[in-house]
Amino acid sequence: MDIKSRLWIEKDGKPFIGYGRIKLLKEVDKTASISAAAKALKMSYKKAWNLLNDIETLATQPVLVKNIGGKNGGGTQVTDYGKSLIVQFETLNENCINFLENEYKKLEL
Amino acid sequence: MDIKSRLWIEKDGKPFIGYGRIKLLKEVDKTASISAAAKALKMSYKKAWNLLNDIETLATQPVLVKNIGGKNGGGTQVTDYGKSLIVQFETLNENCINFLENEYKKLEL
DNA sequence: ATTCGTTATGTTTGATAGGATATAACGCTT
DNA sequence: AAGCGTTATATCCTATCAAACATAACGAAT
Repeated sequence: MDIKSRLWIEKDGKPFIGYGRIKLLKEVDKTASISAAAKALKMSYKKAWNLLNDIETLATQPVLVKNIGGKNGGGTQVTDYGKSLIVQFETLNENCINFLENEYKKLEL
Repeated sequence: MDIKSRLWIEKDGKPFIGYGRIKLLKEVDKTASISAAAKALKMSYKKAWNLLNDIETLATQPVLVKNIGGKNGGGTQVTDYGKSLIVQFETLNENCINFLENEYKKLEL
């Protein structure tokens, strides 16, 4: 028996960032490529693109810098703002898990 | 922009109780009927029955007392243990929401 | 000019969860 | 004995979401 949680942040009732999207954003930051990130996470390029596009359209600041064509076909960089989203969400998530783990001990199930 | 969360408790990697199941359990307690609860929550009887069945098979103590036939065709009562699951989960959930609401204020998104 | 790997986007196919439907057993009420 | 509304369960159908496939634009390198 263990406790699980998922948290996310919405904007206008639509999901902005959550567990999956941050994981993807992290992988893009690591690989500097949407297609490589998608492959690493075993999701289709299209799905990855859609998720990232959703983030970008809801964000008030640029999250990604994309290049089409050129050396190695192009690539994608995560902006400082995008990186701050990653860090903030991850610490929030960890804090939540710790909180719940502690609360969970008090229960009798 | 607001923060959302979903939490649930697993047993053997399978979902035991969570937001939807507790909501259903509450409605069964209120109506003393699986079919009435399903109708109130606009879900099919089958889905409701399956969810409740999942809870029961994972629980170590009885959660429901069911009667087939008889006055009004039968009905279902939630045991004291079942009620304790409801109360414990709901307070846990509320505590989590409060915690997150507070943490959320600290973020810059 | 051609090739290459990327971003970008539309269309078609497929899987699967849920809804709808059907049927039976049960026991109180009439 | 018949009827009613419940629990219980199997089967079929469908709506939705994701995967798969296809195609184009782009720009550096060769």
